[in-house]
Amino acid sequence: MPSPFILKLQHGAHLTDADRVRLEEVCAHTRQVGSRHDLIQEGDQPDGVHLILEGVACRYKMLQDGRRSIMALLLPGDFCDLHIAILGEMDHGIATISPCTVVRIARHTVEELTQHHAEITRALWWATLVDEAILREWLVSMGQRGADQRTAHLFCELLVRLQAVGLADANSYPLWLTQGELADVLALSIVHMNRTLQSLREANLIELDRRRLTIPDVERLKGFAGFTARYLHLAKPDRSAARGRSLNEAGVP
Amino acid sequence: MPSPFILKLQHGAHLTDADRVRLEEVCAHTRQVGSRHDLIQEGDQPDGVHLILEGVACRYKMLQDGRRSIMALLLPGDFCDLHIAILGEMDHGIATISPCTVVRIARHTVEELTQHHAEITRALWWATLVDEAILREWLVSMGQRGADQRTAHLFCELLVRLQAVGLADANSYPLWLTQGELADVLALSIVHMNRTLQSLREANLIELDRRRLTIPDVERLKGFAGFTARYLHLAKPDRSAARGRSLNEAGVP
DNA sequence: CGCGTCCTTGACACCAGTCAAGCGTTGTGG
DNA sequence: CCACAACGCTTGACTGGTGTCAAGGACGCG
Repeated sequence: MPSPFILKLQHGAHLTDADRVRLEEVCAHTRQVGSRHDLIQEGDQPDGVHLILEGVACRYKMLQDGRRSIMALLLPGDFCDLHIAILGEMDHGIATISPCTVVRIARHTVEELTQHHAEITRALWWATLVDEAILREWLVSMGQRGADQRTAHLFCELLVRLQAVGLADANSYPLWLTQGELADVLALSIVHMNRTLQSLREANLIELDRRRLTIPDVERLKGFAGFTARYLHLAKPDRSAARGRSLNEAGVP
Repeated sequence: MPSPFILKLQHGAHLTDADRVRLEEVCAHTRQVGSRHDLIQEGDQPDGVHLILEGVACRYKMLQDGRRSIMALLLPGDFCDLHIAILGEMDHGIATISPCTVVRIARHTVEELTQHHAEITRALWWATLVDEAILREWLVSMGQRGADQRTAHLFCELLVRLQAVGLADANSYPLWLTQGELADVLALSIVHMNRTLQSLREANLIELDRRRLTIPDVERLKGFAGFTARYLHLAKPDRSAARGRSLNEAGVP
């Protein structure tokens, strides 16, 4: 069974067998991290890139008053800090939620990948751009949808993203977040998060039992949430126009 | 006086004189667009890249019920769609707010830039990553700050971003948005946007007169908003570790 | 057993949305 | 030149979604 990392990147680029082999090599030396540990803290200037292979992590910022805002959920196959070599220092932290398997890829390895593997470079670009698209959709969600729709929307997104890496079946997946963490993601109070989940359960839109989320009727939940998967850009781009490009061209914005 | 575009990129990379000349060339053929016009619509697959040279534009999504969510404000020097060649099609639209001067840069020109100008490539990477950082901060703002703090935070951000391209003085700048547009940015109703502006005025945190925003005490407004400019990454990264890199390496994540 | 963590419930307060109405300025056509 | 419409701004009254405070229950773990 291929790594979720490769499964994910294949949604954004047409990897060759050689690309896949190279990526498997890169992910050879893994590391286990327990749940609720910082991988990177705000202000750090890490050298190299972290990649989640198993488990769930999050990007977060702490506010003056001690509240925590979670701005992204990192699933298997997601990069933590692909940008840091350019920006200089982290403007947010990254912490595990569940126990995680993590790879650290040295900077020179990333450079080698992007120099010699055009399609991998394209895939990395694609991954950051999808992260940005998710951020935009979360922003819309936060501003325009009420607590129940926002929650439903997140559950739809997680279903699709986990399916893309082979970690969800047709209508259910493991949900590692506590209600407190969900509240930090969705910017709700814990109390209201609890009530919102109850109301979704009562409406028979979701079932949530021992850390597993089941969606009895996926289309109904999507309809309720106003969810469309377009922003996840999981359909492979048409590459007919890209035939015969040189290496570097494929990595261009 | 140098173009705001070059002023902006210099915050993220060390451009040479040759880089600057090349960028000026690229921006030679401008186009005027009136206020409140679409530059790109959701679903478009534009070839090439749009760049704002003068004026203000925005990224937006329309919702089913007709509401509009503005997810980004594009100021002079900002790119509209640096990503589109990778993602395939736009998941949001871009519209002008004020009258704008816009450049369209052909795809092959971008490719030429990134192939032969390492520092420009780095600057383009930097620009997209800062866009992403702004998005994260807006997400925090949307979730955690009330209407008045959120508004104040936006005004602080605009001050710093406009100063970075030479378009704001020490404590004031032209604010082209109507209250209705501000409401779409901040996810408030028009009525509440109006009341929020009044309360900021009454607290003497801002003055707003004929499309010009003046901030009597910048530090006080920043304090009120919980604003720190760190996420804008305007300090140039330390490049001592990057000496002697080959062309492509500088463009690597 | 006792403690911590997570989940749950009720009462109450408040921020922000909605509805409705009116004002001022600008621009346009008769 | 005036009438009128369009647009942006402003105000008041009411509603409702969400936060806060407080308390308690269920479960796991040392």
